[in-house]
Amino acid sequence: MQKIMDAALNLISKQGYESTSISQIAQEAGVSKGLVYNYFESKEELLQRMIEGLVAEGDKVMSTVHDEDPVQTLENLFVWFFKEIRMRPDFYRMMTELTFRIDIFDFVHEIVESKAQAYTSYLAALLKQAGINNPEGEAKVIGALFDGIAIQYLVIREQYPLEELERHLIEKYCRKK
Amino acid sequence: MQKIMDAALNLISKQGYESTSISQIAQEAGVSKGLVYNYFESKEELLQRMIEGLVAEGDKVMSTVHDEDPVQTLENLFVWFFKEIRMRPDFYRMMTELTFRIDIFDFVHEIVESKAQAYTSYLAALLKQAGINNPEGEAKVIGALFDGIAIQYLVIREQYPLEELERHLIEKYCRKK
Amino acid sequence: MQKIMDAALNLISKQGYESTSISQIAQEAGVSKGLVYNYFESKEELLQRMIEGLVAEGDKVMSTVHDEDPVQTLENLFVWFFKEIRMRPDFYRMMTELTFRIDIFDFVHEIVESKAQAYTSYLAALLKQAGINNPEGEAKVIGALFDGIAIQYLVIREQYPLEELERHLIEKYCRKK
Amino acid sequence: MQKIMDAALNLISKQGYESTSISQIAQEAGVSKGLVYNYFESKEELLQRMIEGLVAEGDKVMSTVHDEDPVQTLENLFVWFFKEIRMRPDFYRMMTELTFRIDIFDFVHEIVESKAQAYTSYLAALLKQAGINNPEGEAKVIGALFDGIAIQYLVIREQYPLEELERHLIEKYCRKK
DNA sequence: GATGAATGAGTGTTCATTCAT
DNA sequence: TATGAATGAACACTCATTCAT
Repeated sequence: MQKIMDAALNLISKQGYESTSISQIAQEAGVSKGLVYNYFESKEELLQRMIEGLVAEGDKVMSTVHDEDPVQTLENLFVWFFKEIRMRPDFYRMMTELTFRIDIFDFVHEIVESKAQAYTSYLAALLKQAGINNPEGEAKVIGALFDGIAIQYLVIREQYPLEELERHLIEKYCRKK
Repeated sequence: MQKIMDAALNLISKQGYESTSISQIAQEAGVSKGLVYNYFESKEELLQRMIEGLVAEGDKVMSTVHDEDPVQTLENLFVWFFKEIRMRPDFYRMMTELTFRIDIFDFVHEIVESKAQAYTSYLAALLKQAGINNPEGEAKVIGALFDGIAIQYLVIREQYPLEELERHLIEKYCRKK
Repeated sequence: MQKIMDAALNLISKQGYESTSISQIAQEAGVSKGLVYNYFESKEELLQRMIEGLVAEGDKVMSTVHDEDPVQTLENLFVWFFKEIRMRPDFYRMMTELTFRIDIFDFVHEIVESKAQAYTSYLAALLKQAGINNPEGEAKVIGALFDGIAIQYLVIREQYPLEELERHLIEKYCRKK
Repeated sequence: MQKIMDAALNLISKQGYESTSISQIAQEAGVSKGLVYNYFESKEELLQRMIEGLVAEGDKVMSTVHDEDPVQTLENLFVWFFKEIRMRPDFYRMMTELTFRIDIFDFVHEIVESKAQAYTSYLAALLKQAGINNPEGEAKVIGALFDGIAIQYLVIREQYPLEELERHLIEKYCRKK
């Protein structure tokens, strides 16, 4: 079952959902087509369960971010974000692509929107505690900035100066004298 | 022919390329399936020609951005960007989605990368003329920020505080005392 | 109109009837698709009219074969046959192919059968006049032999020793002491 | 799988390759269109595999033709030929038709040419051993004659005096005093 | 007479899904 | 639990045919 979901993520993130067939996924996972349907009712359910699993994994890691010191938490959050896109680029690439298919994958849209909102609120709260001006506006800017960094890194990969940006941002928001 | 491309953009931007059939496009455009193939050799050629046309339109408008004063040019550029995503969200949504299908739509990838590079260089030059510190690093940040703003606006649309961000950015980069 | 039929023969004999489109024929003939339909009601009618024309041409030539001397007529007939397949291989290749499509091109079947019968009767009469034993049996053998020579020549062409066979047969049937 | 190939042979031999659709074949075989593609990658592969199978069957039978006495072998060969076209007229009809589609079915062309060459060589050797004059020339004539007999029988069938010709030929070549 | 834009039924092929084993 | 044969709806694409110009 995990093998199936791994294979699915691997293929779908590279080829897209429609261009990836159940046969391909089964073959990549080393099982038969029929078995996929023992575990998942449909191709869409496979996608949904896979995404839920991956989102939960991300949540679990994110829950370790909290620290007594809000500035430290902020830094942890930044570090977590950069670590995530570096470690699971396939997942984020797939999510970005699916998010834009509004008419078709409503549930992805919902997940992404709710996560984004939660993230922005959390960020705003931290910024406020850290004594930063206009924390809500700044949270929006940081949120957009992170989305932009992610998107650029996921597309051009090795050429993208991820470390530089990471350092720059931490410097700017967490080391401010 | 224009009706066909309009219908294609409309549907593909909402459902994705694979999930949009030629039949659907023909129906939406109010013509027959066969006629689509009188104008375009294949579904992929339709996509390519459509993108080329839309990119050219964008280029034409962008060429009016230049001004003697670099700060004014910078402001024009910002205004142009926000106007673009507001006026042609379907186009940008489609492009973002296709950009991630590296294995399949190489030509989109190439267009996007070359545009991004040109845009960043131009931005860096303007920032330098405007006397801003570390113009290249700053250009990257702004580039990422704009991508992020675009992505968030394109997904959540009406709820996104686009005007607020626009004002905020112009203030920050062009009105600096 | 003749240009259209020439183009059609040329293409159909090489690619087959189904694999040759009206567009191709029109293009090869240097006219528009629509014009083809001014002259011929349908693709099948074009085929039929073309075949009728070509058969008539052959008949015209064959009518010059007759001579007072039956042995000379026989020789003329042989010479005519070899000349035909050498000069119009495309036509005979097309006819052979179509003849086998019993369920579809009934009219070809009919033409071929009636021609074959006429030919064999004529041949039998000549052989009888020439004093040959069992003229009807022999006519059948010669008929089959000619079909066989034709088919082999039409398939392998240059490599086939057509002259040798021509000489051999005339020698055997017309020069008999 | 055999049912599919039987249905395909049946239909293609009567209507031709292009005029026979996969739907028709599936329907005639009593299976679904999709199943055809479980067994064969494409329509052309179906054709190729079918032909290979049928050619192999023919080869197997032909290998029983040989006898110590060359004249007896010759007679066996004649008998084999007449038996073949009587028992598998569909196969030979289909092969003849496909052989003429040089531009499209190269592999058929190759099979037929190589078989014909092998057959003619074998025949020439037998005729030589049987002490017949000009065995190579005679082999070519017999080869053509057989093709001609086949073609005529395959087109007009019941009306064709196959037995008569069979007897006549065996008499002529194998019973010669 | 001559054109080619327009149509829609049909083709080969794919693939999510079912189900007997 | 696991397989893969079987299905049928859907797809991209082709092409004979029509018709306004």
